[in-house]
Amino acid sequence: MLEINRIRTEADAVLKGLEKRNIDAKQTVDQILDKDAQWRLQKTELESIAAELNQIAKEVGDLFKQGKKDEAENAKNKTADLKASEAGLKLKVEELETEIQTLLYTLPNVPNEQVKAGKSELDNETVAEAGEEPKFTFEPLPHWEITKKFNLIDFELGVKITGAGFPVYRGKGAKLQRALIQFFLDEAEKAGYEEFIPPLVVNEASGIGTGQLPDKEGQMYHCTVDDLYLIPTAEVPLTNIYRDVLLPNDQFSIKMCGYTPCFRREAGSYGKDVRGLNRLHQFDKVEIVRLETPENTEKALEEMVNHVKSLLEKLGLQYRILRLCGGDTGFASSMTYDFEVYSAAQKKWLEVSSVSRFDTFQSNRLKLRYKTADKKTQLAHTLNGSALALPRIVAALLENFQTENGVQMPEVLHSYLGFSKID
RNA sequence: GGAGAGUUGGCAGAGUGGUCGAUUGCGGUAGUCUUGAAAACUAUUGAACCGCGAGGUUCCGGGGGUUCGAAUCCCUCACUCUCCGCCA
Repeated sequence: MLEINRIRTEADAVLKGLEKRNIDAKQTVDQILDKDAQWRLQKTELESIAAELNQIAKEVGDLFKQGKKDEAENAKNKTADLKASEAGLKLKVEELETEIQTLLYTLPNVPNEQVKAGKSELDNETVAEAGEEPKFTFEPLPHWEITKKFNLIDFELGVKITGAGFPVYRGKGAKLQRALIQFFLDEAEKAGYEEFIPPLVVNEASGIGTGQLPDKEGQMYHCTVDDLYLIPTAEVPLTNIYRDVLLPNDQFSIKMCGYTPCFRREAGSYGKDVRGLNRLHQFDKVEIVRLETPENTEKALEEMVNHVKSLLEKLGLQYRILRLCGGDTGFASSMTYDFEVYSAAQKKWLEVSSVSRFDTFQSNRLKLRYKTADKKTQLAHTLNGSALALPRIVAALLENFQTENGVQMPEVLHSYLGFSKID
């Protein structure tokens, strides 16, 4: 959620920024400003009435103590009218507050100045590209055939047990999952991230904190009996560790990582790129999350990008990095880098990581603040990224490193796997 | 699932109708002392909002009520803990 103060003081800049998302927010912003002006007016009036009532209450107390009963009764009578208008004003003020908040919820984050305007993924900028496209002397198989051939993942069995999008990993397929998770966690730890194993279900307040609720309810599985949600990413529990926290300024940077399964309903995306591992309802991911002071956010983002880069390089995968254009940048993000690996058999790029800075957009909702050196309270910045999401990495590994009689595993994984080749 | 206790500032923990945004301790900050540090001592130290400011308002788990006045009384909801039962 954008800070109301930002809209008050730099409405034009906000509007201009949102234009890069192809959004004309003029009407919304004007409404917010209008309601905010009313709110301040009514609020001031309400407060002065409250002050008056407090004053009278004090007088009555004093009068009673002095035994002046009649005067006290007189003073009491004065409150009736004031209380009536107080109640009316209170209603109005509360109404305005919810209206303003509802409007604020509809505004996405303002893109960073480096972000280019654009409508869709077609306008994203490729900022880096590395690795080589694998060459084959035979027709490479798509990963869903490789997993079947070597009995690595059983999609049909998942359908039986649960439903589509819940694969069953087995044998070397299961070991590969475990090896990748362990490898990613070890790398994150080396980079200074503290590991967490958070709960996989969260309450409503946490969902609101990171912005999944109230809008994007359709994305999460909801356990209605207990009113809890299955996490769509470790970002939710990890970032919420710091919900309602006021940090001293010497605790930065805060770097957290965690492996969790992620659950996504993917409502409305049926039929699109759902083959094999491309889109699942449950998948594994190692996430990195950072809390930063505003001065350090840019550097932190760069470090995270380099971290993800190094993972892909160690795995030997061809990849490219995109800076998303305004229209393709997520609602809460002010700048996002997507990492894609090339799938040799599907002949397309697969997104394997998304690294974003949110500035104060999340912390505003989370009430995640810190004390500056001169003891002012300020909202902290949050960032997060996948490092990495497993399914498409597995897909790319299987497809790109396949040989005529098996799949060669990258060397960094050998010690984790206990084998070097799937055959 | 049954019974009971609790929720107060960064933390611990007092407060049962007005002088309470709240005693006290710890922690934090500044100072005195010290070659330096520790200890001791002294002072200071919650947050949000409105206002140029003076100042004002709100907040003692959430919501509602009683009252001139609520941390304190009443209703309601949520959560936490303890004991018993069941289970890993």
